[in-house]
Amino acid sequence: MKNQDVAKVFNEIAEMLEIKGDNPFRIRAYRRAAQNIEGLADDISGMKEEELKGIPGIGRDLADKIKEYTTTGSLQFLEDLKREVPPGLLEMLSVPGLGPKTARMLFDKLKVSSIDALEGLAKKGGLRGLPGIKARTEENLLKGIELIKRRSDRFPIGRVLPVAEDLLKKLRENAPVKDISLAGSLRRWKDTIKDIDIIAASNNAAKVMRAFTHLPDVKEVIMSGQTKSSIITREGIQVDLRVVEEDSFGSALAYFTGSKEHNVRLRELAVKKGLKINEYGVFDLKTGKKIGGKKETDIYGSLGLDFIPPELREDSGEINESLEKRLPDLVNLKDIKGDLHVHSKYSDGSHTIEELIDEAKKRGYQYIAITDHSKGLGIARGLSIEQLLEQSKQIKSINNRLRNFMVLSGAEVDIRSDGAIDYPDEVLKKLDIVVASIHSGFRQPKEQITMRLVSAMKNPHVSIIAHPTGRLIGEREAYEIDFDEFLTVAKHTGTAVEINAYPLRLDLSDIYTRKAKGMGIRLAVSTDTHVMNQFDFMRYGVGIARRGWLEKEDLLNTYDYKALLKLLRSKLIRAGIAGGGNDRKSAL
DNA sequence: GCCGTTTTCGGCCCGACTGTTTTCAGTCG
Repeated sequence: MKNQDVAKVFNEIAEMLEIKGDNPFRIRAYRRAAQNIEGLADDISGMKEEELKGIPGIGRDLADKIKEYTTTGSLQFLEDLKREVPPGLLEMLSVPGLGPKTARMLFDKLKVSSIDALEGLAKKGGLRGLPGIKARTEENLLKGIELIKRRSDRFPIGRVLPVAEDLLKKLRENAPVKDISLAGSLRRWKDTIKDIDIIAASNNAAKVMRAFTHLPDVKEVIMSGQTKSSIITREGIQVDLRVVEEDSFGSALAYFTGSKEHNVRLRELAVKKGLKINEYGVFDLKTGKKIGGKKETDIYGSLGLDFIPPELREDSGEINESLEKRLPDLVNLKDIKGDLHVHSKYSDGSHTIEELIDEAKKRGYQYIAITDHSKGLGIARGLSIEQLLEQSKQIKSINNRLRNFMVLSGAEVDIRSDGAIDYPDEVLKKLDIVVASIHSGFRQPKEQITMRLVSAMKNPHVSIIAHPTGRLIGEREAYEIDFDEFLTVAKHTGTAVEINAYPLRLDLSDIYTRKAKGMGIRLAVSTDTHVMNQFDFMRYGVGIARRGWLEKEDLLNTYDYKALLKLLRSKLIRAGIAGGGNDRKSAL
């Protein structure tokens, strides 16, 4: 039983209660609990009553429901609700523009309880005449149904951000905007994105709206108002644009960046201080006088808070930390000094080592690690021991010629299905860095996969575990691992854990990244580059690192070369294999 | 259903857009 399963059940309950017209605050309580459970790195099914009640938004009642569901696998309350609210009604809520009230009404009056039935009736004009429904509403419902048939739920950030940046550029060029910014989950660097939110400052909103809805990228205009419009791009991604006056830009940016839960907490805090926050600014409740809003810092400042970076705005403790002036100093892209997971032509990469070095230098890096696949990965042209040693030799001679740049000789070694490592220790010890990862047997039981990772980490030569859960967002589920054990062993053996920056991986995820940091584990953000432009993926990995509350010191690849080598050697020293000297081949 | 240096009961964030309503409810973020 996973946390996500429990969260899903609570969200389902919330929707059913909504259809029933239950107390909105009760509904909000279920949603809030679901969200907090989903953001939890610890397995909820093993928790005691008291621990459960320690989770924000979970009191006695919900703690009991969690216990019931995780121990018995079902929940009486949910089953009871299901008898009252047919499951098809929940499905209907996914139609844009169709909410709980209408769904309920359609069911009560016409016994409609599925999207297909709804579509059939709407096409025949069978809905008009119901309260509040005429031909136009029918048309919009049909449009909404079309939309969900075509649109996938969430997109990986790597697909969305380039589209969004392109739109931003076009708006800057073609619309009278004084300031413009991405907002929403994109600005918070979530790993998947539902839609693109853009906020602009202008004193001619109408003109901005017109420019926006007439961009060549627009496939369809969903909604077009005076200050707010929504379109669908040719890629099938929804984009919402909101325009405000310049002196409201900061508050609008904060409001549109979210998360929703973060905003709710801010506004609650504001009310307690006799203030009101909306997208136009901060206002004194009594006098109605505007206190600020031009800058985002106005919002936080007026509440006595330190500025909270967008990546932390998930209502997961950041507001309290900000009140206590304890927010982390988050790592930045410019802090990254090198990439520790790069493939060359030797295996399945597209470029020579020299080409990779040139590109890395352009990015201001001080080093890269060449980590080609090991021989077990035949499909990726994995290197034999002889080839690896040959490559190592080449790297050494390159390093002799280089100034102010170092190449680490490394490998991405396969962790075999029995936990064995693909190269013998005599070979591994000749490398500067060893990245180990799983590429097969994804369906093995949790215990076995965990055992493989543990056994790899216990090898003193293994520096980093790469893409630890193997997930491919939207394509392949993460294989199951026992995170507590995995992270505990990483901590005790001094093994670093990778945040793989490839946009479909982003693995570790933000939630476990934060947990790893809390345990004092060192991490690395690496791109796993195979083709040159994939070096660009670093920013996605840094986004995850920031969402995981990481500071510069938490990441291996923010250290300069000498300090990095020292950190890499420390595991060997701890294992009694290396002394304090330079045992590794290309160490200076 | 949760939560409390204003409260263990009575609060619980705020506004735009749409389509239908002639003053607003529903939906969305």
